[in-house]
Amino acid sequence: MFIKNKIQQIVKKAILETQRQGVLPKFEVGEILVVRSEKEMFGDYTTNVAMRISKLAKLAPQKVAEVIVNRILSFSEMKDMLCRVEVKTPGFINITLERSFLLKELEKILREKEKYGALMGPKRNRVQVEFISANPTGKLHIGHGRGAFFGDVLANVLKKAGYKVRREYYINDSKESGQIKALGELVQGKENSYKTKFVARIIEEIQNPKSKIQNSGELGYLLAQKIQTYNRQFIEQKLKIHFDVWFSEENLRQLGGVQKTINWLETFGFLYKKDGALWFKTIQFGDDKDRVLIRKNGEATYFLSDIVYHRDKFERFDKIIDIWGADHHGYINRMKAVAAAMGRKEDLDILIAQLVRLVKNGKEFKMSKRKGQVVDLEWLIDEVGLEVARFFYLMKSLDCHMDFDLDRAKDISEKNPVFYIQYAYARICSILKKTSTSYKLQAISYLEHPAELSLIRELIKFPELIEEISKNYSVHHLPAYAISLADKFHNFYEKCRVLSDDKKLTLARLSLILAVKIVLKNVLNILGVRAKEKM
RNA sequence: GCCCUCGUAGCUCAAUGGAUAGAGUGCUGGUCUUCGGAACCAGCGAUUCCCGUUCGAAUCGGGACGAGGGUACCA
Repeated sequence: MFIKNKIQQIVKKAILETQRQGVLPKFEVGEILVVRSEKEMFGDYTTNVAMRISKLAKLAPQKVAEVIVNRILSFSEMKDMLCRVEVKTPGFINITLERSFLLKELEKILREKEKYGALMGPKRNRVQVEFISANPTGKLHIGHGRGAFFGDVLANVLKKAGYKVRREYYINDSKESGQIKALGELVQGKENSYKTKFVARIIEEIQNPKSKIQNSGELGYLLAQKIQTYNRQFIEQKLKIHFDVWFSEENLRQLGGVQKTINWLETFGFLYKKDGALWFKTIQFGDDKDRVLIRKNGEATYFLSDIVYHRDKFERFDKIIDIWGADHHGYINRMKAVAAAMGRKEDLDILIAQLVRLVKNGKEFKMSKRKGQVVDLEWLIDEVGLEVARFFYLMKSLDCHMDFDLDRAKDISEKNPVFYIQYAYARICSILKKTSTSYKLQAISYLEHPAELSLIRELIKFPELIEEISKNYSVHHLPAYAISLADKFHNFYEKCRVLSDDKKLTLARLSLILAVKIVLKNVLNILGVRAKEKM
């Protein structure tokens, strides 16, 4: 159980007891919100419950808080877990953990090592994270970087949180699709969409020897496969992101998935014909309008493919997380409608990554894949390095519209927090190497310096952080945590010398920095940044 | 037009309706007999504007202004 939840229980118990004694009137208490205090002066945890229930209690918030706190002060937990519980205007209850309790948590880190922070996922635990899924019409661009690293780290976090996670990449390579045909026509010289230097080079490859294929779908498919091979290599080797499944739309189509899905929708009466096309009644599941599945000319829409695909996904997973670019946000309702039609609305989460806006010399620079004006993700990686690029993306929340000035690449590579964090790790390793003394758990009772305790307080936030991210997908809190932990360590390092003549204190501090090493490495692993012993 | 995002220090970004709005970078000034100075400390500096809801609003509601995206029988 998390510390947070223990405190929740204590507060709840206090309220219920005061109600039983008639100090507070009876009412439904509801969920008690306990959060980490923003500042150390407000203790470790804080709750606003007194302000929330003040109306029901018919008492001023401050008074309610006092009643609750007085009750808590009489609890046995006060002795072994909490050292201070106080009321602050206008009615906050601030809770400070007992030093011995902090040390117990520290001990836990040293005992559990890399398993520290690992949680037990709920029973229904097969989760799929689908991300990047770039169309095979060209290289990955700067915008794809967001979804790429976010998805990868989210999958790492979910795994840490105890879920069975699968990473999946969906390839829109249907020979019937407009984009694949357009690629084919590009090869035939009838089209100019998707024409980039990169694509032109690949076209040369497939035309030599000259291809006999005439059909634009087939020809486009051939080109798309080449592009996809390149992208996959880039993702695996350069981005170092590994997918469990590379899912081909064309493959699904060939297996007859399309017809099966239509039959299935038909039996539920979700379909109708209008203007020569086949429609899906998505309105009845919350969409703004019904959608076409089969066009007048007999071709399937992209939406139909996606339904087929998602039906397949729902069979394989309990929970699906789709990470899309903001240009697909208009698609959310209809996909949600599909999930609702399957009775699985709650099992589909669609996350939208805002697009990256390119700026050059203060002016916007439009990217267009169709016109071939894109900035490669590969370029950025080459320019600033993989880890720095990863971190740069991961620090930002998915829904922030980010501006990227091409001239910033140099800045990013020089001024970033990655080294700061890695440096903290290297410093720890360097100290540990200087001594052959092995640490002892008992020694940690000598830790009492404010910088030491502050560092421990930071360390023990980790499990709750993992839980939080696995629930609300706020991946950007992880890099922030890494920075904050490194910060607390550097601060400690300045104030407290680890290796000294005081043997007991040396042992205690060695244990402490070992714990920092464990958690830091853990965080860096999840972020996909190397923990290096030397810089 | 309508719909969805978003608007926070000079810049890039944080902040489940909470307390004195945080970081990094930049700038100013300090720390040095380095367990690795790629460090530490201090200072300057911000919620686009106007109403409203609330004990309390960057956050919720309405409006104005601004940015991006979507509005296809494209993907």
